[in-house]
Amino acid sequence: MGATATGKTELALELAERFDLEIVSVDSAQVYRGMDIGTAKPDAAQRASVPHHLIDLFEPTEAFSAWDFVAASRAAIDAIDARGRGALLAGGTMLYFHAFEQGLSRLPPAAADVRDRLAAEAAERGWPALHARLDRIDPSSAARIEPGDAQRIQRALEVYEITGRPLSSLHARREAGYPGPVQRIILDAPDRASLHARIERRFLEMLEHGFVEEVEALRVRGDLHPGLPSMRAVGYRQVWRYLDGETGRAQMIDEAVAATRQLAKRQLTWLRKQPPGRAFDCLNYRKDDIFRQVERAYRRV
RNA sequence: GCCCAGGUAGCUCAGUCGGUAGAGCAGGGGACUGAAAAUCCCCGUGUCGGUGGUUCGAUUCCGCCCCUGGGCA
Repeated sequence: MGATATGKTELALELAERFDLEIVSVDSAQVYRGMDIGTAKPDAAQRASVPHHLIDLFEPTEAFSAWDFVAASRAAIDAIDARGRGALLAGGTMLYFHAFEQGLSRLPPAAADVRDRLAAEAAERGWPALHARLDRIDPSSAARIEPGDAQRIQRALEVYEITGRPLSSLHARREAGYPGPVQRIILDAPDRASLHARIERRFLEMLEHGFVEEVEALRVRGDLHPGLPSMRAVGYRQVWRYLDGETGRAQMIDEAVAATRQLAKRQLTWLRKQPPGRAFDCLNYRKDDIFRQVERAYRRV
């Protein structure tokens, strides 16, 4: 686990080769086909040297979810297990790690028609009005969700409309998380300024490698729009605006780099809640220390 | 050299009819159950360019100086 631009891909490949592992991507953007440069997807050579899973699973027109991740990752791990190999989950989508280990409640999947209806109503009356309605049907969820948090208000009302039950009551039960032994390895970034420098450098490299052209190719397909989960990904959203002529190149770069820094900050907030003692400074760690930790974990199993 | 407009938070700018100032963005912290690279919550002391003067009191008014644009030479 690690924030963006901390060197997860490179480390994962080394670990996979050394311990004969297959890599399971834990990344909400790398699941989409055609989104390669901007998601820093492992390239063809890397994917040829080590089997990768949960990459290029969906079209960017589709919506992948945390529930989908849990199902797909467990299927992949079972298959890897059947081959007598080990699985290395590598990525930075912390909700997916959380869902994988802690399990999710069984809830109805997203329903576009219900969401559209709620969004139209919110456009008319404002989200605080819908929050007030949520407070009547599910006070416990309303207390937890901010009146300005459109996405969560919408989800809670959606679940209620479909099931007739308040979201909080459905949250009372969770499906079991992954039952097997798990060894966490965290790439931490205690030096924020250095991480910011890496983030900026990496985005400029993405541009050199044709990131704008990649987004342009997605635009000309004609079936994508900026409201899709895939096109709201960091970088894609900002380049899309640039190609719309809403921003200049310099501003696009500033916005994309800032959005990446903010993503890293949110990821680091998740990582601080992880049990201590498994974190390595991404700028300054010895690979041998990590190798030894993996070896110890294997001996315990 | 002269004229005009500016110099206020990291950036872009409000504002103070004289009582030491606040937005957006950036940044920091936090939350997180089928959109999570998403969504949301909280956090604002900075020689108000410098220096004299007027004043009980100047970032605000006046003088001079410096810097940045633009114009005239």
